[in-house]
Amino acid sequence: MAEERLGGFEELVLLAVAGLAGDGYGVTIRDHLEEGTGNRVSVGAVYATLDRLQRKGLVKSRMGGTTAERGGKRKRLFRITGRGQAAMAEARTLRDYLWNAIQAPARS
Amino acid sequence: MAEERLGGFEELVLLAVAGLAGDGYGVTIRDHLEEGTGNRVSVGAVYATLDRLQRKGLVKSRMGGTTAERGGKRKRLFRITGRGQAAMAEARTLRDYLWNAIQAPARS
DNA sequence: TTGATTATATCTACATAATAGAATAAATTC
DNA sequence: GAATTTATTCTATTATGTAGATATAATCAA
Repeated sequence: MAEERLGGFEELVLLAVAGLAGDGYGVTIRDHLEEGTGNRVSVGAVYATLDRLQRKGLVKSRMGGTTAERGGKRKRLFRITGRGQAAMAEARTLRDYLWNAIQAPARS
Repeated sequence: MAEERLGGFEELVLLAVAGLAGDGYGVTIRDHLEEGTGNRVSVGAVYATLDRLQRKGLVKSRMGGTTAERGGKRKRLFRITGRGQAAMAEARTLRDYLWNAIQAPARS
C-alpha cells in the first residue's frame, strides 16, 4: 500500500468520478462537487485535476459518442481505475483512524 | 458554513491535533500521522501546516512549561478551536456525501 | 452550406499548499 | 560551560488548486 499521495481536491474529484459510475465528465463532475460543497467549483479546476489523476493512473477517460442531443463538443467520460479505488479506500481508512482517535481517546 | 478551504494535509493535521486533545506538539503530531498513514511524515511539513492552520484560526498554540524531563527546547502545544472543529466536521460531511453517492447511486 | 447557438474541453497564468532537510534555539546534565 | 537532548524555525523547491479566457466540435435554422 502507501502509494500515491493524494491531494485534497484530487480526492474529492476521484470520489465524484466514482459516484458517477463511469458516465461522469467535466460538467457533471463539477456539478456533483458543487452539490456536495455548496460552493462554486470552476470547471477548469476540475479538468486540471482530472488530468493529474489520469497521469497517476487513478482514472481513465474515453471520448463519448456523438449523442443526438442538442449540440456541443463530444464528452470526455471518466471512470475510476482499480488503483483509483485503492487510493480512495486508503484515504478513507486513514481518516477513519484519525477520527476514531478523537472519539475514543486511548487511556494511558 | 462554507468557510475556509481546507487542504488535504491540513485536514489530517487538524484531526491529529484534535485527537491529541490539547497536548499535541510537533513531534507527537508527526508520530500520530505516521502511525495512521504508515508513511514517513517530515516534521517540517507538520509545522508549516500548523502555522497555516493557526493563521486561519483553526488551531491555537501555547508554550508548554519547562518539564523536568530530559532536556530540550520547550514544546509548543496545539489545541483545536471551535472554528477548527466546524471545519473538520464540514470536511467530513462533504466526504460522507460523496461516498454515499457511490454506495447508493440515485436511480433515474 | 453557412452562420448562430450550444455544450464541452483545453489553455494560461497565478496563488496556495506540501515537502524535506538544514539550521537554530533552549533546556538538562556532567 | 561544554556536551547532549529535544524541539522549533527557516529555506528552497515542487506539487496542487483555482478562475477565467479561449478554442473546438457538435446541432439547428435559414
